[in-house]
Order: sequence, then C-alpha cells, then structure tokens
Amino acid sequence: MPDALTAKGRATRARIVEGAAEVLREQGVAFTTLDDIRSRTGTSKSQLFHYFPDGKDELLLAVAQFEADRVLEDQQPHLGRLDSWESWHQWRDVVVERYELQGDHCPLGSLFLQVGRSGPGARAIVTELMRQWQEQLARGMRTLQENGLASPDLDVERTAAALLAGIQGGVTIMMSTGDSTHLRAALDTGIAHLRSTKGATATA
Amino acid sequence: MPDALTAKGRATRARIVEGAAEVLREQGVAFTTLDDIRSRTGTSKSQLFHYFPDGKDELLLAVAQFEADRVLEDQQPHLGRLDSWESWHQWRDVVVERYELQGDHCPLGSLFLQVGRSGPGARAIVTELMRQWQEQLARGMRTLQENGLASPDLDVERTAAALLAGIQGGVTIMMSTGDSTHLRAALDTGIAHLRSTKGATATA
DNA sequence: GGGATTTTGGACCGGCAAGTCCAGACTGGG
DNA sequence: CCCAGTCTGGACTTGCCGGTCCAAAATCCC
Repeated sequence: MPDALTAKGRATRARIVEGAAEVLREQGVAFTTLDDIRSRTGTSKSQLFHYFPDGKDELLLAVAQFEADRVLEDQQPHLGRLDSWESWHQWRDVVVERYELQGDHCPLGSLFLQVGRSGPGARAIVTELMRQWQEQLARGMRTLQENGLASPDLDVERTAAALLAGIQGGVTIMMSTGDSTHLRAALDTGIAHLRSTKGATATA
Repeated sequence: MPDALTAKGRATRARIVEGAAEVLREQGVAFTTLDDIRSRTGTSKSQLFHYFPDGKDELLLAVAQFEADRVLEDQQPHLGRLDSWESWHQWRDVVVERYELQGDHCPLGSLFLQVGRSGPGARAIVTELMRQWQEQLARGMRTLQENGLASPDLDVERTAAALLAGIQGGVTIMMSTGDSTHLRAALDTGIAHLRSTKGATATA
C-alpha cells in the first residue's frame, strides 16, 4: 500500500493522474480504458494498481479531485478579487475562455456519472467544489455591497446560487451544443442583475 | 428491417423504449446492459436487434428522443401559457417538482455522454430541445411585455437563454449534490429579474 | 387455409478490458 | 555492499456484454 511513497513514487503517481486527466478530457470516460491511460503515461498495469489498489474507480476519483481543484485555480486571481465591476468582467472573460478552450467533454460531469453510484466520494468532491465556488461569488457580492456598488437588500446567497447554476448550465449546454451563447448570457445577465440593484443605498 | 411494422411490432418497440428509459433512469447508462433492458421489458435479444438493427447506440438514441419529448411535455400546459406572474410561478413549481421527483440520474445528460461522440444524432436532439425550450420562454417574456408587465427594453433572447442555463445548471447541481437549492434560486432570481424591469414603460 | 412475412426465443460467439501475479530492477539506509 | 522495501514490466486469467444466428411461433393477407 502506498503508505510510504518515494520521491520517484510520488512523481509517477502524479504523472498517472495528470495523464489520465488528459486522456479523459479528450475521449470521455466512457471510451477510456486503463490501457489508454497506461500507454499515455508510459506506465505498466502493475503500476496503476500499485498506486491505486482499488482499481479504476479509485483512479477516476483521484482525477476528479484533480480536476475539481483546477476549476477554481483557473479562475484565480480574479475570482478572489471581485471588488469592482471591472474585476467582475475580467473574471467573466476568464470563465468563458476557460470553458471554450476545454473542448466538448466535461471531466467532472462524466466522472460523476461513472463513479457516482459507487460511493459518496464523487458526490463529496462536487459538493465541496460548489460550496467553495458559491462562497467566493458571495464574498464578491458582499464586497460590492460594502463599496456601495450593489444594494444592501440583495439576497447574496440566493443570487450567488443562481449565478453558479447559470454558469453550470451554460457549460452543460455548451458541451452539448458546442455553442457558448448560454454561458455568456448567464454571466452577463447575472452581472447585469447585480448592477441593476445599485443606487438604492450608497453608504459611504 | 422495420419498414413494415405490425401493430404488435409497434407496441413491442414502444415497450422496449419505455422500459429502457426506466432502467436507464434508475441505473444510469454506464451500468445498464442490454440484458437489463431485455429482462425489464420481457423481450429477447433478437427483438432488441430486430427493432434496433444498429444495436445499443440506436436504442439509446431512441430513448434520448423519448426523454427529450417528455421534458417539454411535462411542463405543459404551463410553459405554453406564460402570460401572467401567476402562470410563471405555477410553471416554476412544476419544474421544481418534476426534477425533484426524477431522482439522481439525468437521462439526457448521461445518454449524451455515451452516444455523444458517435454521431450528430444525440447533439441534434439536445440542440433542438434547447431551442424549443428557449423559444417558449422567450414567447412568455414577450407576452409579459405586451401586457405591460415587463419592460419593452428587456433583451428577451438573452434573458431566456440565461434562464434556461440557470435551470439546466440547477438540475445538474441537484443531480450531483441532491440539493434543489440552486434550481430554485435560478428560477426565482430569473423571474425576479423579469419583474424588476417593469414600471419602466407600460404602453397600454 | 396456406404461403409469405413478421415476430420471438435463446443458445452461442468473440473480443475487450479490468484485474492478478510474479519475477526482476531500482533505491535508500546502515 | 547488502538487505529490505519500493517500483516496474508484461504475460495471463476471467468475466462480462454486445452482437450473431437460426429455427420456431405467431400473424397477416389473399
């Protein structure tokens, strides 16, 4: 068991996860075999099971965690600094670009569908990702309120939840149709909704 | 080949599609075999291939179409009559209820992931569903404008696209986390956004 | 009612991919 | 330099599942 991992061991393990993530993004989980991953990462069957004793599911779960981390990282530093309209719009652009580049396979969506049933592991990863994402959006909205740029009456949690849902759906639709119109519409409408609440009260 | 289908034949075919849809909703496409479908529908292997000569993919595609039709049907008649705030709220309730009952497997999402690559068939089904759905939302919004309940300055297509994305994402998140908060937030915020635009101009 | 056609049953095949196993190579510490 | 532990290669096994096939039953049409 990988209780004690050598530096080399850790490197190999990381190589497997990253390579697997690549292949999965390209082919989708349904069409990816362990042999695909093995050949891409230049490893052997035994290594795969050495580092992931529970087999494919465990590896898939590790990839899911890897991808989940990437999602928020790729939005930084913008997501952490949503304190002006300009920063909101910069963030918007980053999100659109990131998902347009990603191609037509949602790593997390498909991974979840595959592993979903088998345990609470996958669910926990997605839930935690959504929680953090929404939290950062909510923080940005509260900053706007503090700066007098948005109404203090705004229901921040609900609005953040709605915006997150819009992004999520926009991405889903883009994966299915190849068109990013809905993602842009969700982001723009969400931000416009925030802006439209200003002017109510501007405590200096 | 199913050029000529007897009444009995048509019935069997329909039974297969409906039964397959059930099983797929329960188990997810990744864990459903033709034998599962065969046993659920009380049919034999040869029947499956008699009615769907191209095998599993063709059957899955038929199920996808079946489910896509259901999506809009289940929202009627409310979706077709979005002419007052009351009707919008009724529709909202129907949507939430429908997806809360559906359980934790998105038939279309997973079907798309499976068949997606193999051809434009699946993509076309999803694209067409989204188009019709958005069109009906847009029509409802225009009705509101005509009735002086929403601002004529509202960008109807964009707002409809954003609302659709919100629903889609809300459903996706609910599938992953088991929590319908985001779906409700998306619907409520979307409708609230519509309402907030009124009063601007009310041409009688 | 009889022949053509459709529908049905289920045994069978073949390939693929997950997982096992063991022998051998590397590594790191004493 | 040697031993214990880790890492690696790859052949092999195994079970599953999509797909094929043919013959028998039911059905339809004349």
